[in-house]
Amino acid sequence: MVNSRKQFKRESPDQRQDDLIAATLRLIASGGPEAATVRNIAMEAGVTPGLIRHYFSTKEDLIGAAYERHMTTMRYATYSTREGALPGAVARLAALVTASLTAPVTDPRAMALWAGFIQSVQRDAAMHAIHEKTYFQFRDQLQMFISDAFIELGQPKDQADLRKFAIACNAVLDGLWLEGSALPDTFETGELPAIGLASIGAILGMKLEG
Amino acid sequence: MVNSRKQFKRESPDQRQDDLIAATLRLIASGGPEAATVRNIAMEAGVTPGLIRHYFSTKEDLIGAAYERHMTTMRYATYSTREGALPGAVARLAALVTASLTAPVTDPRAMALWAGFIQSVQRDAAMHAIHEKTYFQFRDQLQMFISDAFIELGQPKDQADLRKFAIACNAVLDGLWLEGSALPDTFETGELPAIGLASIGAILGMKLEG
DNA sequence: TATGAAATTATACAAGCGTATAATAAGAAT
DNA sequence: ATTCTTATTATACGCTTGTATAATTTCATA
Repeated sequence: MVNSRKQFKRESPDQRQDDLIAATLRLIASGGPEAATVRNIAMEAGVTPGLIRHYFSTKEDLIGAAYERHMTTMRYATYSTREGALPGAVARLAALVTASLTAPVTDPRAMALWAGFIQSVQRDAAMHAIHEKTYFQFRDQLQMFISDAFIELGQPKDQADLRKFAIACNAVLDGLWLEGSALPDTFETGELPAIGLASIGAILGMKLEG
Repeated sequence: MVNSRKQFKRESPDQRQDDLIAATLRLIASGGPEAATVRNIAMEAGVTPGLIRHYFSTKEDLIGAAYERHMTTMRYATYSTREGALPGAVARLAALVTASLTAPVTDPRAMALWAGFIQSVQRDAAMHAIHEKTYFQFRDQLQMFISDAFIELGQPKDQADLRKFAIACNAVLDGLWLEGSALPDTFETGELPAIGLASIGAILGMKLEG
């Protein structure tokens, strides 16, 4: 009788954790949270189910790690868009708005992921903490962009005003992102970025288009 | 041996369906979609599990019905706020914005419900259709409010402009609603309605506060 | 009061879930 | 080469899930 045990290659812990997280994200994106079973994740990552428990003490841990990874990736995809390569602060803000409202940020699969996670934010303390952290990271960075734009225009604002502007602009981005991701076929190409630029421009009292 | 079979009272089909939907909503709101099992729903509604299959051919059907019910309820809570009792179109629009961004619309439990549902919009054709329908119902009604406000101010707009305004204002409401529901403790009382009024006022170029 | 439709309960089943634990293999260190 | 750590596989367990089906009970109608 031949040895039928599965052959495997030892990977570094970091690499294996990455693989498992990536497999989890792929499954949730395509099939929702209920598709991300321990067995499915293992199969998707090309390992056997038991290995998951070797890296994550519970399935919830893995889900939480995947959520944080996803949010960080989206934030990076938004803010890294030609950062620094643009002439001025206002132009950088406009680029940020556009990047937030076009692929790959605005994307049905990304939204499926996000929605799968956000539902547990209320219930699970760990997920709540991760959400709060990533939300403030994003909003604070947006607030800095806004502040820089005002300074560039010679109209510096105080912190209280900046906070309100950041909340409002973040809401516009979230809302449009949501609409565009949930019903992508009901908007023309470029319609959402155009509306975003016009709306945020109106809120801040500065011209962002062109 | 006494008869140990559970005693029950016959209810009208409509009433029983209502009860099952209400029980489903309560469970999803407090424990997420995974808490809404057939057995839990039945227990919450005070019936036995088999009855659910008598009214809904599959569990997905029940979930879909619950989603539609929830969205309709929220829409009603938003638009019925002193509707008609207010002096003018601009004031009605302002009241709508405020109602959208205060309890019971902006509420962690409502968001948990919504998030639980929205995740399946991509995957499930029936849920997608329900979402599209309720989304357009809401946005079209918002667009009418906006149109009336412009007319009242003597600045009527054409359909293309109104569409963009409705998309933008809906995004502001969605985004602020999301922020306020997901992290209710990070905003002061009345802060979100104030930001909503200021932002939508700026987008439309009209004064909504006061 | 008897009849019958259908609302409701009761029970069963196969599949899938997360988790625990022991056996094995790989690869680095000696 | 050998040893040893640990990454990885294999297997099993108890529980929950959604669904199917048959047995009952209720209540309106005749």
